[in-house]
Amino acid sequence: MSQAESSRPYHHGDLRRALIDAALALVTEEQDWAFSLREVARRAGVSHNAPYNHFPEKRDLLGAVAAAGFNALRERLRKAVAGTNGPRAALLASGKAYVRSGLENPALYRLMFGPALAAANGAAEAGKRGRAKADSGRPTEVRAAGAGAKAVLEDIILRGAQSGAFAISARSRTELAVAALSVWSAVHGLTMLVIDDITGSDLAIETLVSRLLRTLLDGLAAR
Amino acid sequence: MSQAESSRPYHHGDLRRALIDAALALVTEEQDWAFSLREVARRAGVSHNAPYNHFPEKRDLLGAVAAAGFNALRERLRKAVAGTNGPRAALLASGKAYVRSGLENPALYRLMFGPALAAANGAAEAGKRGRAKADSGRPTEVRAAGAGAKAVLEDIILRGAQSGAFAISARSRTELAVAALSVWSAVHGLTMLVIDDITGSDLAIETLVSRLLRTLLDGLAAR
DNA sequence: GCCTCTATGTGGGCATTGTCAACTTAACGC
DNA sequence: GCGTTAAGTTGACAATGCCCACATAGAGGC
Repeated sequence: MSQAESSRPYHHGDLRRALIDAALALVTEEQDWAFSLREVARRAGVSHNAPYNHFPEKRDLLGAVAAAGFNALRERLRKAVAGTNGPRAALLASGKAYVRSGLENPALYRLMFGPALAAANGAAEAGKRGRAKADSGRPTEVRAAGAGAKAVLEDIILRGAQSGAFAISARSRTELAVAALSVWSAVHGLTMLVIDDITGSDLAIETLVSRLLRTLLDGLAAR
Repeated sequence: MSQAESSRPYHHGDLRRALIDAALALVTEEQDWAFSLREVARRAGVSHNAPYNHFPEKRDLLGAVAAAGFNALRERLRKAVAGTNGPRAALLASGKAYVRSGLENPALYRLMFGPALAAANGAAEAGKRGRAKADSGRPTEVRAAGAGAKAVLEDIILRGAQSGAFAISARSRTELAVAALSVWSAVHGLTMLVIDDITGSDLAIETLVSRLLRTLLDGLAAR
């Protein structure tokens, strides 16, 4: 918006951001990230090669979009948790917000977790040097953003363990990690299946998350 | 192998199968399905356009590969279940087999669930006529194969409900469906997270599945 | 005020891709 | 035999990702 004179300046001002926005818009519209980098450049009103000044490869642009997606998710989870009291309610609220978030923009959600970001490192090249098991080729930017979102969930688990709502030792890192991972897996998996539309269920998604999480919570308490 | 004379016949014999095999091999080797259709044709020893006699689009070839993947998964689940007694043990065994299966060929697993198959229907075109919610554009072949694999799990749930091992009414379709979906979501989600290597846990995958499923089972029993 | 440096954007080019069209080959029914 | 037709072939086209050499402009030393 700013400085958008008809005499567009040679230098864009904040092309990097503009490219990320354009790419996000494309992902959202087309529900796919198969669009061309050139198309993104067109949208941003620059030449087909300008993006290469900011992103070495198309994958890096997608990575930036994914990271933005994780940050947005984190904020939504935070807001959902804010209005609740008690870890159990917090978990249910965040679970619903999580799934809803994924359903609102399936392609973005898939991109965040997808392999499109890891392709170069994780695939053919990995053959030569034995697949790196530690980082699996996902850009650190994305990993960090993902961890940020995950942290919201881990915090709930921790509080639940401390308050005794969940039958987990708050001092066992492993127990906490396994519990958080379990919950995340369940919600993540449900989101994916619903996105793929292969649940075979016509119940409202909110109902499904609730039931799933409640079962899981009961299991945690039953320990 | 059969009939592979030096005088290669004009007609391949079973090109369709050969193409699927080649594509599957490529997915496995490169851990990605970004390879070109032409590359597949080269592997099968035919011209770059021969595949179009069997698959209208690249997506259709990938669909066939995905369907094959689901069928293989179903067989593995069946075998895993066969050696167990009791629904609880069956569920744990199949869960482990499921995750192991996914980890053995992450790219194939992702392809099976991925959006690569739905792209044309589910994306831009959906804008015109209001997204079809019923089939979401996944080829019926893939959907059917997926349902076959899912059926193994549903069968376990049903038996568990009937035997009273799970506190579910065996006569409530909804209850059964929700339970099956819950278990599937959990295992599917865990598989995905492990594939993406973003679990943040260094526990053995078998341990993680066991813990996750046990928690879920306890939750089902606690009803 | 000038001059150079460097980040940023432009245009052209190349190998490769997915898909279309027109032609060729061989197998099978009659 | 002979035509119909499925299955494979070559050739073409626009588009893509990424490379190169060049153009532009703002910043900083002097």
